[in-house]
Amino acid sequence: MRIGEMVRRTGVSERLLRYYEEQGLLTPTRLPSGYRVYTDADVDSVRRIRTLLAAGLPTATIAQVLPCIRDDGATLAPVCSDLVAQLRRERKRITDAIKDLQTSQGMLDTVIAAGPADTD
DNA sequence: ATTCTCACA
DNA sequence: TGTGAGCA
Repeated sequence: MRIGEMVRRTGVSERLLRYYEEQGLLTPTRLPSGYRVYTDADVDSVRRIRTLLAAGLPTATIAQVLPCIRDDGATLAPVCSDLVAQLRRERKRITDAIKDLQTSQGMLDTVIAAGPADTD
């Protein structure tokens, strides 16, 4: 499929799709016309890219991890052995981020509890 | 009608 | 990351 269908199927803009390619996250082939050609697997990749990006992983890391995730779920392929250590660091980063967010949440709770009307 | 590259109030 | 220009 070309970029137009990718936009419809992933909800991601053309701009971002091309940006992901620049970052090495997607490697669509080209038609003689220069048009990008994406595969069904690319649609799944975009979903993973978005999730990993939302988790705060740098595009460089995502580019390394993507080809190591198999269709069924989150199985690591052999070529990923050297990435385990890096993945552990990212995991810790997320753990620390959650801790900081909870601290912020606590501060907000204090302010909210001190005010008049309140919700959630 | 679509996609491409490049550039920037 | 959006937007628009100028092509193919």
